[in-house]
Amino acid sequence: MLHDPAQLDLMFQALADPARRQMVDRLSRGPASVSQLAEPLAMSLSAVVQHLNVLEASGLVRSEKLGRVRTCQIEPKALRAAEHWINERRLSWERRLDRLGDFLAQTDDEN
Amino acid sequence: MLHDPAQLDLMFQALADPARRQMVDRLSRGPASVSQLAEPLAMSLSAVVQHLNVLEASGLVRSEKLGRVRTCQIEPKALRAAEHWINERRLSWERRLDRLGDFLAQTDDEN
DNA sequence: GCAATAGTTAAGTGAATGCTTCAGTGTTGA
DNA sequence: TCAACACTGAAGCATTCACTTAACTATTGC
Repeated sequence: MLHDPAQLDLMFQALADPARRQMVDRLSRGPASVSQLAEPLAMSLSAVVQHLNVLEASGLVRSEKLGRVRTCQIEPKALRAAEHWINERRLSWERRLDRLGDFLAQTDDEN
Repeated sequence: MLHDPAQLDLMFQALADPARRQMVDRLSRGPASVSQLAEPLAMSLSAVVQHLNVLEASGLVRSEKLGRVRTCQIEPKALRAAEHWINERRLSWERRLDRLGDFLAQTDDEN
């Protein structure tokens, strides 16, 4: 379900916004409340909540409300899925280059 | 320059679109012309060219025109930069969890 | 030369995005 | 009990996005 293209879509879309990446960055250093996430950002709390909803819908962030404060944390499995997608494509390309290099070296030898 | 936040922004934004990810996927299996990239996509050539421009602006793809055909290929360095950003955050979070685990194990021992 | 090929560019359109403000709701501390 | 706090939700608005069509340019093969 993590490799389902729709989920991948939501994840990359979530990471596309600088404010949301800043929120993920903050959360990578430990859990935070909505207000704490909002603090460094030059926008209304309401806007931050909307970004948070995008992050949660993408699966990148999970949150829980205790009393009046919602505490957010990163979902590393989702991050790993995005990472994995990129890594597979990059490796595929690099392996191709290697094979090409081998081939060229071989045909050089033959001359 | 690859870790410059503006460039990172362009890269994640480029990867956010499923058509563009499909193009990257295709290119990970080897170079392709614009028409070849367009072939599996249910949209006009013009739309594909626009997506390609986004990919090139982000640094993820490089292309060169010979005669009337433009050949595109992946720029693995850029992919690596995006991968790296995610990886750093995920590791930061996971290290935090490990330290927390150690701490809890230690305080358990003390009881 | 001329038609087919491969791509490019510009203009327009409708939907999605990233905000804002404002008016709530539930929680907590004094 | 009541004011401050920490969100939450809806409505509105400007901008950006992902397309489309249509007109165009530059190659290539016959």
